[in-house]
Amino acid sequence: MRYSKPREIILEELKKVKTHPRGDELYQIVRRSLPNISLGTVYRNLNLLTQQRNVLELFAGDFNRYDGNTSDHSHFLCRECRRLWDFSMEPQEVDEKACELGEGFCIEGRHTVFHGLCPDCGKGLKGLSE
Amino acid sequence: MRYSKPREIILEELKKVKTHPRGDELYQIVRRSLPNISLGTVYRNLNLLTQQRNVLELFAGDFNRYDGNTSDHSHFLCRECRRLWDFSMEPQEVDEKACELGEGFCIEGRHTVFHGLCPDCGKGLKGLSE
DNA sequence: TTTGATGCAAAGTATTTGCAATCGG
DNA sequence: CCGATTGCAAATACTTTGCATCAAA
Repeated sequence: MRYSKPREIILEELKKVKTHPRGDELYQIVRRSLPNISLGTVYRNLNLLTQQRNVLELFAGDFNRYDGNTSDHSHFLCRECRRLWDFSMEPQEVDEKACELGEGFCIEGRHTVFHGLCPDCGKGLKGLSE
Repeated sequence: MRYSKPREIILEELKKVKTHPRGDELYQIVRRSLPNISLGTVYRNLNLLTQQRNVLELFAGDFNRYDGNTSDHSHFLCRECRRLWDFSMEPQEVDEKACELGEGFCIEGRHTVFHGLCPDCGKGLKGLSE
């Protein structure tokens, strides 16, 4: 992958923001330092960076969102304001039936998605570590 | 909520399919028994049924998908074919670093999204069970 | 020089919405 | 009868893509 200024800035800005922006939102942010950048470039790079595992593609809320923090962590989606929060609580620590009013978060449920390769697509991998 | 034939069929068909269709996919399915139904009706009802917690709105893969099975379970998203599988494994049972080749699923990671009300939107709920 | 990356604009895909007509209670 | 729900079509909203140009190695 060849170096490019737009890509550098895209990654830099994504790592800076604490929200989990969609592609078009990140585009607005990046535009402040790179006014001529195009929306397509942001999306193309976000896809590339996701493949390289330099960013995390999140599926929560209505649209794809991206997270510059690739370390293992959970998220919390508010059904009212649709904000997506970083959430350090481990899945096994939480009784999802409980309203965690003490913490301020009222947890109504959770949804875990594992990802990787399914039996069909993983064929030929047997015995390999990747 | 008033009774409606389209809504009854939408819920019935969603509970029947084992895939986790997007709104437009479910529309194609429902059309077989209700040829004049419109796409907007399907989406409107899916939103309603989600609010009533009669169906589950999943955020995995590229788009919203719906699941007629509201019991607690996980999913597995294949990065290659993008199929979304039902997955009975509990989050705490899985070491996400391991390629579970024995099972046929190569698990590369997982992502948990909690949902409910955030501290801002949950104000006034203190002490209430709902 | 070669080829990956970009900007721009148009196309694509999924979902929502406005409105008059219809149907349930 | 009233108001929720519908079908239809147009509008939205987010994302991808084609292509000529530009720039990294």
